[in-house]
Amino acid sequence: MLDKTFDPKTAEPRLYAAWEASGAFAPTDDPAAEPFSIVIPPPNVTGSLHIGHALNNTLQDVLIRFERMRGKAALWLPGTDHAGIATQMVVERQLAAQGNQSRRDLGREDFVAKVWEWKAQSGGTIVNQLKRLGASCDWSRERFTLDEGLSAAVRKVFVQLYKEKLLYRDKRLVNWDPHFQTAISDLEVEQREVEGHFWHFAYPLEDGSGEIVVATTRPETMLGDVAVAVHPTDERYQHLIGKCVRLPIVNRPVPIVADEYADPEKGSGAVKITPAHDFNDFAVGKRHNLPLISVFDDFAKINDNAPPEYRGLDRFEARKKVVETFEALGLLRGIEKTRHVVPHGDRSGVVVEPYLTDQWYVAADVLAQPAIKAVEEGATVFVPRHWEKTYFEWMRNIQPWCVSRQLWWGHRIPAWYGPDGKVFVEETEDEARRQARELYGRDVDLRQDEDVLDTWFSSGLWPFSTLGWPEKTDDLRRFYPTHTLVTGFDIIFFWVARMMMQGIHFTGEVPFKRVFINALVRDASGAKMSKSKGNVMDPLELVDEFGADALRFTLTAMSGQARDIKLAKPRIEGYRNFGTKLWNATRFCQMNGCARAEGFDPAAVKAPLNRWIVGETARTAQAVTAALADCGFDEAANQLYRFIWNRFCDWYVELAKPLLNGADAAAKAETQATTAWVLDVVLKLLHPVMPYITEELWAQTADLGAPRGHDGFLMTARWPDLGPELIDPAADAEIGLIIEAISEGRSVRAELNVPNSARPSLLIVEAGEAQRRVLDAAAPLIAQLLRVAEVKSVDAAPEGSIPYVVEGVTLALPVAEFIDLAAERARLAKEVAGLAADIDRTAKKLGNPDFVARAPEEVVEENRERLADAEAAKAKLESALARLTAAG
RNA sequence: GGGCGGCUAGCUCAGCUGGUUAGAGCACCUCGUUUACACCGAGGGGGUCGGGGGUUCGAAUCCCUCGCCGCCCA
Repeated sequence: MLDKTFDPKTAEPRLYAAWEASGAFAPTDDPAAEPFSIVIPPPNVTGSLHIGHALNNTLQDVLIRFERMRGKAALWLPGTDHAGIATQMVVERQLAAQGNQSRRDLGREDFVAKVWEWKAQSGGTIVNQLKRLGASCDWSRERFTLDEGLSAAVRKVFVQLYKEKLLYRDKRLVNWDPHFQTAISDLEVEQREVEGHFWHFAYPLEDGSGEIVVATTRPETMLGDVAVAVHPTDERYQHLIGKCVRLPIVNRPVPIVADEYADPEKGSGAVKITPAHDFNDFAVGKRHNLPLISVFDDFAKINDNAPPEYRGLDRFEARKKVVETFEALGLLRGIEKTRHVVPHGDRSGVVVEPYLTDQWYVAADVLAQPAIKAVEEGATVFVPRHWEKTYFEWMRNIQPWCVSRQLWWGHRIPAWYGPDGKVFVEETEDEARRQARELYGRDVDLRQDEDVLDTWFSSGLWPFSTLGWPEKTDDLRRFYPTHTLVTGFDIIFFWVARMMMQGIHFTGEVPFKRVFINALVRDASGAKMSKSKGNVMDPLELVDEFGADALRFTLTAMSGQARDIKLAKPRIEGYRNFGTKLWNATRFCQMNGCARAEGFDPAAVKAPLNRWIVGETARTAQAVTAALADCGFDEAANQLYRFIWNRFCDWYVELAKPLLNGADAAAKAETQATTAWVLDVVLKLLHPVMPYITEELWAQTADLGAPRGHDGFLMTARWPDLGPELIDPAADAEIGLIIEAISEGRSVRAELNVPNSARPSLLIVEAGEAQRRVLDAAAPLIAQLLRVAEVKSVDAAPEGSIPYVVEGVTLALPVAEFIDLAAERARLAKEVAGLAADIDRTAKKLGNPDFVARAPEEVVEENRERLADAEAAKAKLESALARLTAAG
């Protein structure tokens, strides 16, 4: 006998361990099985599971379990990425907290060794958390972006791109993070609106004939100014173009140039030009052949290109000093408050500087073309479709991708420099040496590039590097392209786009056929969860409180496409209750001998009730299958909820009770067998979403009746394939009538306050032959569920009985002695009014010649029937109301 | 400034290609210890589907427009 409730705390770890030990997470070896593969979006190795991971991985697990049960060779390949900046930050912080040296003191080799040490200790955190969710990843294939194999892939890709001239070294402005002293990509820059100032500076003309005023939000950059630009058509400045101003403080003559970049509407119309510290100015500088004067060092402190008294100052101190000096010189023409957008590093949070450095770039615009085409042509499909727009938008405006980072943790760039700076890009140092020897005619000292690659450079290879590429492995042949990628829209640019570019370029095929974009999880009030707001929900705490299944079901049911998920505890609790409901339904079945029958054929059952539930089960199976095949996760979950609770538990089980306790041995046996069959189907259908409780019920009902013909886990059982022939419209109609008769009857009783203990008869006043037969046959069911003494036909409703109409049948409850006549009159009047409104609406429709002429015949017919039914019902109730009024 | 998404019951959301009396869960009210389940059962109240136009015999659903709210890009 089952316990009263399911205990996730003990069952979950036990079941997970058993699944894993059985090897069920690995794809089947069956060569005939169609492959279905998913690669996990690798979480940061520093990470711990947040609710977004929980959603994303639940959906992947639902898919992979579903396809596995459908007989596919289902592979869910897990792993983590090395998360360059994030990981380096964690370890540096740890070193500092322990009072240890900084990474620079420690030296590169020792520091990297420390990071590996850290990874060995803490890197498995998120992986273990995924297991608690029930993720059925094939852990034997787990990968890490810095694994040897994946690193070899990175080197190969780098070298090949270089040789194809799609990767090159260039000196240009990058987004420089002075906190980490590294370049970061455009995508890692957050534009934040902040309070700031416009400082208006006067630059004296060199010939002493006057001054020109420029405004800036970054005064310190004036130390690197090389020009002042005015609009070529700006009347005010025509005579000054070609002249020079003498830059205050620096005392450098700089030219006044004409460039359309200067906006005559803004400020004075003149703008200072600092090509080494501003992206727009850089372009202006190029057009006018201006020099680049960088005045910062890697820490954004003032360097030796500035006057001595500024050197070594932090950029913000320098700003202050520049402003003070201008004021002292009498050249400060005004200060204006302003709100403006300032770039910040998304990891460091400090203001990012445009900074002139040598970096490696990928010609993303070239790689993007086939990646755009693949989505245009449908080789890869986004679900929901509209995310394609986001993808196209970015891909069509793509900029060169800066892939080098001034970090130590990551894939070191496979480029070596000779004594003269000549670069050798090769997969190994040996090969670089060989090339160098050939060139120089002797062995020379080679110095490897200090930098590492952007983490996304390696995670962009994830779908194929994890399968063994560049080796031509069996896995690669079998599982690439992968089938579905499940990820959040926030990394369409970061990751999806790069996998598309690199995947197509290096394998000739798209990395995945379908990209399912999941929603973003927010707190109950719709705010993005963040540690600083203190509104984060820890998925593991939720698992502790409600069980993994409840959390999974909640996330699945709420994963409605393209929207935010506002997660609230009551919802999770509700779905925990849903699990308990199923558990108790199974318990009921167990107590009532609902055992699987040998050779049970759902198509052959006789009792209408059983035929009905078989049909409902088939309908549900079809709907759930179709939904899951289409990434309609919420639809699948809601179908299951409705079927299990509102159909199976509320009606089937209740209606089955009389049969199960009845004298008709054949009907009883059939009902027991049917119930057991339905339960088995339900467990399978629900398993992808609620794997633990279903697996446990599967095990606990294993020896209930005939063997299943599959003695393994539920997770490896065959997915139900139930055809439409199992649906019997006649049974639907019969059971529908019975359910309506009971529901409406209950409504009447409740509204009229008929005591629960009362056992009136249910009178069939008016009904068709078939309907009368149905109600007669169902008399025991109705008697029990409606709490009536009997069901019998009468010629006319007796005085004081309460009539109600369902499906054209007039029924009545003779409960005169219990009721308050006023209450009944009110009830009847309300019913009549409702019907009158319906009649009105429908009659109006049918009275419209356009409607009758243009609407499809079946819609017109439907309305005619509705009108007739409503009119008949109304007439019956009206006469009852009249009698009642006369009586009272 | 451009793009996207949302606005349906007190709350969270369904409602797909136009025809339902506009649904569910939670919350609320009434009743209930009927041997699966109080993490339950039965019943009930509650919505002019953001505003305004339009297309149509018919619009929560399609089109236009406006208004908020949110996100992304500049």
